[in-house]
Amino acid sequence: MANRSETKIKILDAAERLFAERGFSETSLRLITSKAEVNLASVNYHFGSKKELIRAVLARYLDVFMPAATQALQLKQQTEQQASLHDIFSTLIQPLLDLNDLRYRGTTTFLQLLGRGYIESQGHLRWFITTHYGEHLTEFVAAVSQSVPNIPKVELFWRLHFTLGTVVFTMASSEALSDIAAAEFGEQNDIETVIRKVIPYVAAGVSESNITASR
Amino acid sequence: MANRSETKIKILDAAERLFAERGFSETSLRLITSKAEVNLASVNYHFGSKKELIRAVLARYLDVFMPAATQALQLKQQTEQQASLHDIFSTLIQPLLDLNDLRYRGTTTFLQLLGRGYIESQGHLRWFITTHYGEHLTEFVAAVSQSVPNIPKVELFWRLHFTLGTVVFTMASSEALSDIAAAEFGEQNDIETVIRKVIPYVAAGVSESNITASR
DNA sequence: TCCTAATTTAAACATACGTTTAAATTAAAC
DNA sequence: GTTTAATTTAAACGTATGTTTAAATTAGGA
Repeated sequence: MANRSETKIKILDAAERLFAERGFSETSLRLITSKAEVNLASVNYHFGSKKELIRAVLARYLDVFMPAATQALQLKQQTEQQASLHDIFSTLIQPLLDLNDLRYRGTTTFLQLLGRGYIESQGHLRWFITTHYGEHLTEFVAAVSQSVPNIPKVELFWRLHFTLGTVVFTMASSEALSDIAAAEFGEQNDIETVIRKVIPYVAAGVSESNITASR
Repeated sequence: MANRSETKIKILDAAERLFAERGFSETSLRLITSKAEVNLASVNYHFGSKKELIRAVLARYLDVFMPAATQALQLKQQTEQQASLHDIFSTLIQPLLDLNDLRYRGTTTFLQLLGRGYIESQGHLRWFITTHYGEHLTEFVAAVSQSVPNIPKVELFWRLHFTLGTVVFTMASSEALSDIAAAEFGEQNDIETVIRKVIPYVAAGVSESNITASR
């Protein structure tokens, strides 16, 4: 019972930063443990394997974010019975920004991790998220569906995945994009600005009324 | 001068399929050469390195697609002087579908490769594309910009990257999405259907008139 | 204080990877 | 048919990875 395992937290902190920056498979346990200033073997001791470490890193954010997002959504639904799609998406802003209180640069890190998680690790992280946080996702989709009743379910399925792609890709490369925007247009963008830019974009796409028929 | 190097083509064919399916870093040269039924060392003999093989795989598509896309765009601009954003994006459809004549499942493969390329390989593929095909990209962006003159340049920059994210992510996981859509809604989707679904979505997002001010 | 279980540590393990080497083989040039 | 250069081949190299081992260390409960 040594040290109450501050080691575990040091590993998680170093891992999440490196995973977000470089991706999961491009980040070795040796790099993580050296940045965390702990022994290499402690990852396997505390987490079992690299795969389980990845899940632990994501879970630390999802366990905070998912309930907060669901709560914000429910609050909005109670106060406003005819919430627009823009409103629905906007309920996510505060829960996302609150992650910055949790950890330094928490919002950016979380969104980058989410992006990496969906892109890399064929399926196994997607499975992890949907099985552990499925109820929250279902509830959100239902709220979206209700706010755009004229969009068929199949169409909505596709558009929400388009939206996921937009967000996930943007966030995974938000560093690079912000740098380019700063150099090209002299515009300094923090994560909140980017979030507030992306919401009208995806809301317009999802509620678009020109529906392409399946052929 | 043995064999007129059919080996080179066998490697490219096997590599592009595996790269598209599993990503670049998850695909080993040993897997590629075994599927291609050639010797392991032949990759380094013909291409120099894995990195150059990746570029060769992408170049084989880009060299066909980029000029075709530019030509289709110019044709549209000549016949219609007030092309809508939807029109502009739609000029890409035929050049994309023509890749299926080039190779079996060429369209899907190309889009998946493009997605993987932007996501993986931090920057070095992005650099490769912009330096080798920059004129085509610039021309396309100019056409988009002209069709939505009321959108400020900075805003357009962001929205086009959102669009890139949408397309790239959707295509990188289009297999999985089509499977889910088939299971959930009984809808069989080929790549053309997905492309025709995504265009109204991104066109709506890009031309959306609610512009968020920078703060 | 002593004991015990949790933790840390250094080392080694097993495997996979991209790449290089040098010999064997092949096909075209003469 | 012989020569020559391009190509193929099997093997090895060097390095990096995640994981395991067993001994050393630590800290809390008796």
